[in-house]
Amino acid sequence: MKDERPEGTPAPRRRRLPSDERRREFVTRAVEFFAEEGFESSTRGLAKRLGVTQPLLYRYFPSKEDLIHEVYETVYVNRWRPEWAGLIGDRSRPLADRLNEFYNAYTEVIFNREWMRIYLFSGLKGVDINRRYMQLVRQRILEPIVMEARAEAGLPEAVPRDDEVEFAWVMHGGIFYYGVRDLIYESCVSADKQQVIADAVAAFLHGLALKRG
Amino acid sequence: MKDERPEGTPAPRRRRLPSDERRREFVTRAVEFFAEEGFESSTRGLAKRLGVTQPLLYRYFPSKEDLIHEVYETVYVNRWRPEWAGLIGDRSRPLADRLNEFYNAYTEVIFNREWMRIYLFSGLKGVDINRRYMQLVRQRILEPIVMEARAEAGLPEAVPRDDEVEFAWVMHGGIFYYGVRDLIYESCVSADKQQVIADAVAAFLHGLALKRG
DNA sequence: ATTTTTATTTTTCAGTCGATAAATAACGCC
DNA sequence: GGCGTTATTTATCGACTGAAAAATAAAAAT
Repeated sequence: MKDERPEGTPAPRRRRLPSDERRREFVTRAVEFFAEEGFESSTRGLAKRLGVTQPLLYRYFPSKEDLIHEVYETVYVNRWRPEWAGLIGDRSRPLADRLNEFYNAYTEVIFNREWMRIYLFSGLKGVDINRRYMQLVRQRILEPIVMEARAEAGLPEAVPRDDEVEFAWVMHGGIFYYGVRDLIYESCVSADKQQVIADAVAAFLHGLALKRG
Repeated sequence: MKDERPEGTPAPRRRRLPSDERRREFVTRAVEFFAEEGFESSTRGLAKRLGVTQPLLYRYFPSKEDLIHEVYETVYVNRWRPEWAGLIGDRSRPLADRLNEFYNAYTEVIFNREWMRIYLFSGLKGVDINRRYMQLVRQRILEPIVMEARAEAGLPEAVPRDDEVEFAWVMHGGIFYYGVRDLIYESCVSADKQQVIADAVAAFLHGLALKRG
C-alpha cells in the first residue's frame, strides 16, 4: 500500500536539493523530531515532518540507527564548547566567579528541550556516547573544579579525591535537575536561573571547605 | 501467522492460576519489563517473559495503556512511605539528623533500577502522575524542610519562599542525580551513599543560612 | 537539444504491533 | 465420573514498521 496522501492532493512537486544541504536539513530536523517523539518513533513520521517520502531517508542514511547516531553526534559533540575548560582554570579571578560564569554558559547550551530530551532518551538506551559524555564532564569540568578549589585554599594539588569529585557531582546534578524540572517536567520553576546557580555554587564551595574541616 | 515456537517444542503446559494471583504477577513483572525495555516495548515481549501468550494479557487489562497505568500506580503510589513526612517534622532532633535519616530512607526506596527507569520513562512521556509526584515531593518534603530550617534558625514561619524551595530542590536533585549516575548511567560512583548524603545535607543547611545572610 | 546523472517518489516486502473472537483444557463442584 | 466455569491458547485482523528495488523527473553536462 502506498503512503497515503489525501485524495485530491496533487503529487508533491519535487524540491531537488543538493545532497549535502538536504542531508544537513535531515539531521537538524531529526534532532527536533526524535527529541520530541523519542527514538522509537517511525521514520515515516520523520519523513512526513520533513515533507519528504520515507525511502528518501535511506538515500542519506544506511539505517535508522545510523541516522540516530548522527543525531547523538550533533547534540553531544557539536554543542560542547572547548573554552569551558579554560574558563575554569583562569586563576586571575576568584573560583566562585569562574564557576558562576561557567554554569551560566553551560546551561545556556544544555537547558533547552532538545538537548535535555536527547540526553535522557539516549541515557536510558545506554548508548556508549552517553557514557563518554559523563567521563568528559568529570575530567574536563568536575575534577578541574576540585583542583582549583584545592589551589585556592592553598592546599597541595595531587589527584582529586573521589569524595570531593562526588561532592562536585552533587552540585552539578542539582543544577542539571533544575533544568530537567523546567524543561522536561515543565513544573513551575523559579525563573531566576542565575540566582539558583549562584546559590548552588556558593553552597558547594563552602561545603567543600567544611568537608575538609 | 501464529506466535512461533521452535519446531519440536511441546505445547506449553497450562498453569492455571487464580485470576487475582495471575493479575498481581502480571503487574509485578510488567514493572520489571517496562523498566528495562521502555514503554514502547511490545506486549508480546512481556508475554514471553511471563511464559504466557500475548492475548492473555488482554483478559486482565483492557489495553496496554491500562496495564502501564497500573505500573505507574505500583511504582509511584505504593512505594511512597507516609511516615517520611512525619520524620522531617520531628523537632526533638537536630534537622541535620532528620534530613540524613530521611534521605537514607528515601534513597533506599528509589535508588533501584526499576524505580529510576520507570520514573524517567514516564517523565519523558509527560504523564500526569509524574507531575503529581513532583508536587508531592515539593509539598510533603521540600517545603517542610525549608520551614523546619526556618524554625531551627529561630525565624518566623510564614510560607516558604520560592528561592528557598528552589535551593532545597537543588540538594534533592543533586542526591537524585547521584542515583541516576549509579543506576542509569552505571558510571562508577563513590560507594559511600551515606557520606554523599551527609555532605549534601550539610552543604544545604549551611548554604541556606548563608543565603539569608 | 540530447544525454547523463542523481535526487526523489512509487511500489512492495517481510515483520511486528495492539487487539479481538473463537477454540481448548484445567480446575472446582456435584 | 461427568458437568460447568473460566483461565489459557490458537488463529487472525488491520495498521504500522524498517528497508530494498524499481520507476520517475529535475537538474547538470555535452
